[in-house]
Amino acid sequence: MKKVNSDVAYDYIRKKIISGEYAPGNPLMTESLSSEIKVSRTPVREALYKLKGEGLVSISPRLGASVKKMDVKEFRETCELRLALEGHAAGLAAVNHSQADLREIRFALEAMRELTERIIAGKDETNFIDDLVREDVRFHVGIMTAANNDLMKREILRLNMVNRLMIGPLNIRQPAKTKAETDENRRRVLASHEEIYEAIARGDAGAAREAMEQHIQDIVEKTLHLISGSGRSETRQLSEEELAYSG
Amino acid sequence: MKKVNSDVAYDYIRKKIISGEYAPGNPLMTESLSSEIKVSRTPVREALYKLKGEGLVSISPRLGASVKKMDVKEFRETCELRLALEGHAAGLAAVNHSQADLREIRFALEAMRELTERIIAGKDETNFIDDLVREDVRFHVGIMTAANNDLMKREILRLNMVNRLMIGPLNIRQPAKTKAETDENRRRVLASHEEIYEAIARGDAGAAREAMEQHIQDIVEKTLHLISGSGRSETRQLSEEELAYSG
DNA sequence: AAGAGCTGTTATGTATACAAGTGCATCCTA
DNA sequence: TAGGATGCACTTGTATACATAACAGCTCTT
Repeated sequence: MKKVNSDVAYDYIRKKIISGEYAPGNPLMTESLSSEIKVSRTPVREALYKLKGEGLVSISPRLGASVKKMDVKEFRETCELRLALEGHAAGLAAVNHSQADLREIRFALEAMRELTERIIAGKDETNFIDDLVREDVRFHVGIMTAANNDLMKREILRLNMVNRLMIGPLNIRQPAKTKAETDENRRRVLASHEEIYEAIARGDAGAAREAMEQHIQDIVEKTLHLISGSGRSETRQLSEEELAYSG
Repeated sequence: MKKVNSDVAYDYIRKKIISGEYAPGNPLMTESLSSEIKVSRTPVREALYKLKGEGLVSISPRLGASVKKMDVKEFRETCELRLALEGHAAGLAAVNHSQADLREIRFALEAMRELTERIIAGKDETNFIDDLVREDVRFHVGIMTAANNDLMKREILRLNMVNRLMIGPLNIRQPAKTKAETDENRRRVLASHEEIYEAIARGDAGAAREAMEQHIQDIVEKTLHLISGSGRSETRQLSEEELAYSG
């Protein structure tokens, strides 16, 4: 598979969207992009169509392309999809996992356990938190892999990525929480992961699915709470014109 | 939303793929398509990218586009996805359904019951079978709608469409079955539908999901059996080059 | 005779010119 | 001054020309 210009444009735009440099709603004009990437408009357009297929970009005829902007309804629907798929994947993982898969999941779990303890213990959080997130991802990816369904894995990862478009802009102003609250939260997450792992390890598909669904549900609810907490659910309901008015 | 040439090309190609006129593996050359549709190559290319996003077309750089060809692995993975989503949707439908939703589902079910009885009774199958299929679809669509998640509905419909690419070519040589067998089969399908409906009607999400999962599993197994029965599972494992050799 | 290399053909990838639609600012009118 | 018409600038959509990679058929060599 040789790399052609449309792939270059694709990678370029995709990266900027994911990193947040191009925020949701940001118009993506073929001309400026083409001069920025130094390819012609044709491969840029093709890149935009590919990104549309992934759900990162929306295109409407004659009005051009823009970074996909999610409303709360769509966000919830995406979360529900993710819940369904990741829950099912956990069930499949319980049945289909290889020993190597299980090992990978266990390692991620153990790393998380240790990191969680250290963070709760208290000294120098920041570094460990990045590590914790990484291990969290490793845990979830491990399960998707163990489920032995590439299509499902790709789809879950895609949904996650799309969701980040919604969550990403929120990170800036998370409502402050007490350390006790976040610690309690971390313990809950860890406990969920342990429950999921146990179910998978003993091959109990039903329990694995239920535990995973509960886990995702927790995460989603926390996020939805964040959204309404930051007063965003209402703001997002505003139409284009209304938003323009306030600016 | 005005209709532009790339939409024309999109509709044209999509229709031909779904109808089977362009069979899986069929190369889709921009030049011939453009002269056929009477638009230039540019909108044709864009149409192909859109179709790729839907999973109906595969494109590889410099080698061009072709109608998506599924191997057994991918088919099974798609079915698993569909199982997960449609099962979950049934669960949601049990919780979220409106009275109108329920009515629609019940009507489809009742129509199917009557048609099944008539078909089993015996006179002039053909017409009724088309009707039966239509009501079957109506039943499933009704549940997706009742789940109140547009994204999920669209995704399930898309998966179904993609699956047809695999199943479609098979229809030609279905191994003959005795009428007793097909009748028994129809009764099973109807019983499944009734079970699903009852669970949804009484708001039992768990039961609705399980019944739906079982139902889809039945369908999938039947189809997979058909595939191996027609000696296709082995053929499809062959690589491009091997296939080219035999031709 | 088999295989490597060459060459012409064909289809794709890309750039660019042109057409056409959209939105905005300006200007005119009541 | 408010409302609407008009024209302009800009962007997208489309056609097309050109560059380049893949492929097929041929020849030449071993």
